[in-house]
This record gives sequence, structure tokens and C-alpha cells, in this order.
Amino acid sequence: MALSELSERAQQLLKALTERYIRDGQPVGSRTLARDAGLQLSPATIRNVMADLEDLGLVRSPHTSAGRIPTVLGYRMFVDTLLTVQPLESRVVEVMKASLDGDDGSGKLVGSASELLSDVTRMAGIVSLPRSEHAALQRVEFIPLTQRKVLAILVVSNKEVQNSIIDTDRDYSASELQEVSNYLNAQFAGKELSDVRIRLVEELRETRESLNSMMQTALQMADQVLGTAEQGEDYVLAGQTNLLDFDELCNAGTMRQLFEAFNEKSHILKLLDQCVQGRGVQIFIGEESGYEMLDECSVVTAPYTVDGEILGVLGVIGPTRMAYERVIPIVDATARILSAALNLRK
Amino acid sequence: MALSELSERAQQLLKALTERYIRDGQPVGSRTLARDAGLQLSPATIRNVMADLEDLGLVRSPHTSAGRIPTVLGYRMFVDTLLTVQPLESRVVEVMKASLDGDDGSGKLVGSASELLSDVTRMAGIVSLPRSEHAALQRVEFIPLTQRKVLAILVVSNKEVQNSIIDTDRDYSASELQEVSNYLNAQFAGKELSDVRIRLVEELRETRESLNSMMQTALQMADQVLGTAEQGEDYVLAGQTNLLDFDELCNAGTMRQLFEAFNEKSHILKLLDQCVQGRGVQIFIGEESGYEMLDECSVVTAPYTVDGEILGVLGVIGPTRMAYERVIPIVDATARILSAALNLRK
DNA sequence: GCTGGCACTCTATCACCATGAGTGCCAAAC
DNA sequence: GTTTGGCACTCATGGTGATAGAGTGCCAGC
Repeated sequence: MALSELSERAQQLLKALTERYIRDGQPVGSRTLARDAGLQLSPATIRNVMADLEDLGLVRSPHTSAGRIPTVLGYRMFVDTLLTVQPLESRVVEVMKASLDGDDGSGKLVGSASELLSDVTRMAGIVSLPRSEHAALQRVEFIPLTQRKVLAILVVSNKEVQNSIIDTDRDYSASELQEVSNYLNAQFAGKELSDVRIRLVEELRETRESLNSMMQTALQMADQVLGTAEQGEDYVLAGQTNLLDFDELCNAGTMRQLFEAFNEKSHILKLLDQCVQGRGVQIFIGEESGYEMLDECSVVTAPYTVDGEILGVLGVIGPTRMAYERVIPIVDATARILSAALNLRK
Repeated sequence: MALSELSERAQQLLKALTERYIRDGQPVGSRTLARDAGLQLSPATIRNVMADLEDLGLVRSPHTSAGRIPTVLGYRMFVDTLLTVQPLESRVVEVMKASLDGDDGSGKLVGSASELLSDVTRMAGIVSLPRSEHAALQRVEFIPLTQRKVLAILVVSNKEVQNSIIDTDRDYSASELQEVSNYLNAQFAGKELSDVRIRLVEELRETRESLNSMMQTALQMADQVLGTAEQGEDYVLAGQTNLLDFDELCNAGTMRQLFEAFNEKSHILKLLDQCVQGRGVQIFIGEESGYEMLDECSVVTAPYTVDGEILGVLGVIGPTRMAYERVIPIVDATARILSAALNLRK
């Protein structure tokens, strides 16, 4: 029997079993399921079906005389085809909206979203910082420091400010730098960062022969600054400590790996990057993520957008045995709410 | 018998007991101690002495037929009067120096010091960010944003840059703001932030009657900016996850409280603040810190300085049962090394 | 194809016991 | 009077059955 042609009944049993196991963390036996699943079947029949499910790799038993628990494959089928997500009550959505309302400044919004996720789900909330590519450059300013160092300030989209110190090939006077920034502001203010980048390269090529070395350095500086501005991929995490409450994660090593991954960031970032692909809610169950430290965890993510453009990803990290039917709509809703909030402040 | 007049022998036994307990975490019995302490005494005699130590509150037994373990008071006496700290081998110091050398920019230095502490001690390293009070103000710059918002940029001591967005009572043109920053730079550039603050207040008083409202706002703006610049107390933590390896801390609740304290920061900051008082290495054992979440922990700190002026505090957080004789010189050395490094880059 | 029945397996729990580490106290020895 | 050996006592630990309970697989009958 192939996975695809799983009988209606088998599916229903897998669903009941998974729900039950998620609820109380104990392996589920045939007797329990006979009572619980709503089907009028004897335990014996259910045992037969469960044996099939086990052959298909959807469930397994920890030992001979224990009930069954879902495998990763079982969870996968559960969330893909069996899950009934109840939509969030509008009351809850209102509360969530409210808790994102108080803040202004996109930095804080992201932090609040992360805390919101962790508070509502009692797991770890994660929000990647919005990509700045499509933000508009508002102003560039250069301030001379000492010995061939210049402080460049980039004001992006009214809110975010980025500094970077750049090394120059010679000293520049304040008035020279003023000239540079005036030129750049005249040329590029109000344009999107990605646009700026492209036009910068063009200008560099065009003016190569022209003698104005001032402009040359201006462009080079700008290029340098933009480079540092765009690389800043990062995320905000909240409620890591909630994970300490799940005893299934509390093996000495597991938890440690997990926290180290949070500190290291690069792995988690790669994972979040993958989530930008699909439009809606994405779910990685256990080892599906491909990162060892997340073997015992599931990750539920959704992208958030401004003007239909994906700016970043948010989500929740918790044990494989999580209440998907609750978490999924929460992540979905939070993504929408954050998107809406960002659209407003645009 | 009072604490002060503890017999030579009793002291030696307390020392041996504490060292032994720190080494292998088991309650220490009279027989072990008889073998271990180097005194030619029978277990029975040692039992008598231990009973005295217990009466004085220096040791206790977890249950009737277990050996003794030091109390907080016992640890206190141990570190205060009994401890023999072996100085670090110069080879080790060299390695530590080297690991702080690669970096430049004080922000990174602090991070590296924190990692150094946690790596060498296998516990959590913590370094408070240097206070900026005594840093010199290099430049102030104002950039107009939109609708009554002005971006203020503070360049401090060549390295650190602080932004803050301030709300103004009306719109200012770029040239007005230029005028303001010119004035402030002329007046205050190169002065210490704390000086600036004082002179700012003076000027505000003096010019109150004079009509130049431009200058008034200039001063008010500067005041606002300085306020945000100085409040930025913070610290860098490294190796929290090392703490997960100590089973004595791995009670569900304890570890959670600890990590939440790390996230919250304010409590830890208060504790670090207290350490600025004493000049040298300070030690808080268990509940001595006064913070419940640190009841099972000890904190070893030392201030770091530039020009003899205390800039901040660094230290190590670990279980009460830590190898003080190793940790103390490490913390001490790290403080010296960081101080030296900061002095160089001044 | 479903079901009841039955033998079997494995875990969890409890009581029980022996062991060993350690204590406190006391009386004798130094 | 300090030290010591001896002794009775306590308590945690670890092993051993015995037992109960949950659950399974399989088979024969409906």
C-alpha cells in the first residue's frame, strides 16, 4: 500500500492519534483510540490499522507494549492533509493587534512581534529583521573624523539610521565632504537602495574618464556605505526560556545545542531564508529543517510583506509535539498584523 | 566559640573540605577528610571538629548519614581567608592577551573579553559596556528628517557613534540646524561628556533672558541628546550555555529564572553597579547577591579602568561550587588585560 | 472484513533487603 | 583534656522479585 492511497479510516485514525499524542505526550494505544477517534471500531481492528500505519512509517512504538507515536512523516501527513485549523477568534486577533500598536519605529515593532509570538504560543518567537533593499534612501551625510577616517550616516525610510566608518585614501575637509553629500543627496535621495546601487555603478563607469576626482570618491564612498548597509541580516528572538519548560527538550545536550544555535544565528538565518520562498505558512518538522540542533523541534514560519513585497519572515520554534492547529493560525495572523502595521508606517 | 577565633586546625579542615567538595561535588565525610587534609588525625577527631563547624554555620549535611558541604558562610570564609590563589602562568596570560589583540573598536573588545572569560572558565562571562561619561565629545551633527523630527548624531571619542531622533516644537531648516551644530561644536567639541553636561546647564541659565531663541533650542536639543547618550548602560554576555552543563543548576525553574534574568538585564546591571565600589576582585556567593535567581550561583567580578578611572566591570557567573582559586586570578587578569588594551587604543 | 479472546511482552511501581557511608556519643587511652 | 576506637544508629543507594497494567500480535469465529 502506498502512502497516497491511505484509506479514509486510516487517515482519521492517524489524525486522532496525533492529536491525542500532542495533547498529552503519552504513546497512544488502541483502546484509547477506540474510545477517542469517534469511529465505531474495536481496539483489535484499530490495532490492525495501526500496524499498517507503522509499516508505512507514519507511526512507531517506543517499545513493544507501548502505544504508538507519530513519526516525522506522520506529523508531515498530519499537518499537510489532516489538520483542521480553527481560525482565530476575532477577539484574539484584536488583542494581538493592540499589543503591536503601542510601538513605533520599525525596530521596536519587530521586537514586539517576536514577544507577541512567544507570549501567545508559550514557545520561542522569532522575527527576521526587514530587508532594507526596498527601503528608500532619505539622506547621506559625511562627517570627518581623524586621520583618513570619515563617518558616513545613512538615513533610510525616515526611521532607520545606519552609521559606518570608512577609511579613505586621503584626508577630506568638511567642505569637501559637504559637497560630496550634497551631490549624492541631489542624485539619489528618495530612491530605493537597490536602485541606488545600480545607478551608482552606472555613474561610476560613465564618469571614469571625466577628471572630477571629487565625484569619483563620492561614488566610491557611497558604494562602500551601501555595502555595509545591505548586509545587515539579523533576527530578533523572544521567549527562548519558554523552551526550558518542555521536558522532551531538556536533555542536557539538546537544549544546549539549541541555545548555541540561537547565539550563533547564522544557521537559523539560513533556515529563515528558505522560508522566503513559499508565500504562506511553512512548517519544518524535526529533522526536516536539516539542522541537527533542531531535530527535536518544529519551526512554523510565515513571511511578512509591505506592498506585496516580502520583507522578512517570522515564526515560532517549539517541540515537534506542538499544537499545530493553534500555532499555524497564530503565526499566520501575526504575519498579517505585522505587515499591516508596517504598511501603515510606511 | 566565635567565628573569629577559629582554631588553626578547624580552618585547615574547612579549607580541605571546601576544596574537596568543589573538586567532586559530593558531600565530604570524616574518613575522606582524615586521608585528605594532611593532618594526622583520626576520623573521630575530625567528626568533633566538623560538629563545631556545623554549629558555627560554616558547613551542613544534606542528611544524617551524608558528609558535610560548605554553607554560604563557609564559602565566604574560604574565599576570604583560606584560599590560596595560584597566580596564572605567564604563558596563559600571553594567550589571553593574544585573544584580545585581534580586535579594534571598543565594542568588539568588550565582546571578546566576555568570550575570553567564558571560554577560559567554562562558565558565563559578562562585561559591562564602558561608561561614556568620561569620553570626549568629538562632534554633534543635526540632520532634518520630516515633520518636526531631527536626527542628532553624537560622535564620541573617535569610535562610538550614537544616534537619536528628537522631536522639536517646530520645523527647522537644514541651515538653521547647521548653525546650531556649528555653535555646539565650537563650544563643546573635545570636552568630556560630563563636563559638557555641566556647562550646558550653566549656559542655559545664563542665556535664558537673552533673546536668541535659536541658541536656546540648540542647548535644549543638546541636553536631550546627551540624556539619551549617557543612559546607555548595558552589558555583553557570553557562554550562557556553559551553565547548562552544571547539573546543580539544571532544576527546571532555576535555569529558567537565570536565563530570564540575563534577558531582563536590569537586575544584573544593578548587581554589576555594586561592584564598581571595591577596587579589586569582588565575589558574591549564592544569596549574598540579594537576587533570588542567583541563589545557586556565585559571581566573581573586577572593575576595568583607563587612566585609573573605572570604566566598567567584568566577571564570571557560575555555580556556587566553582573553582574560586582558578576563577579569581582569571577575572583579575582579564580586567588588567582589557584595561591595558583600552589604554592603548585611547 | 471485523471482532473477541488469548498469550505474550514490556514498563512502572512498590516493598524489601543488604550494603555502605557517615554520624554522634561514650568510655578508655595517651 | 585531647585524641581515639568502638558501637549503635540513620539514611541514601542499588538490586531483586512480585505485581499490575497497558498494549501488542495473532488466530479463530462471526
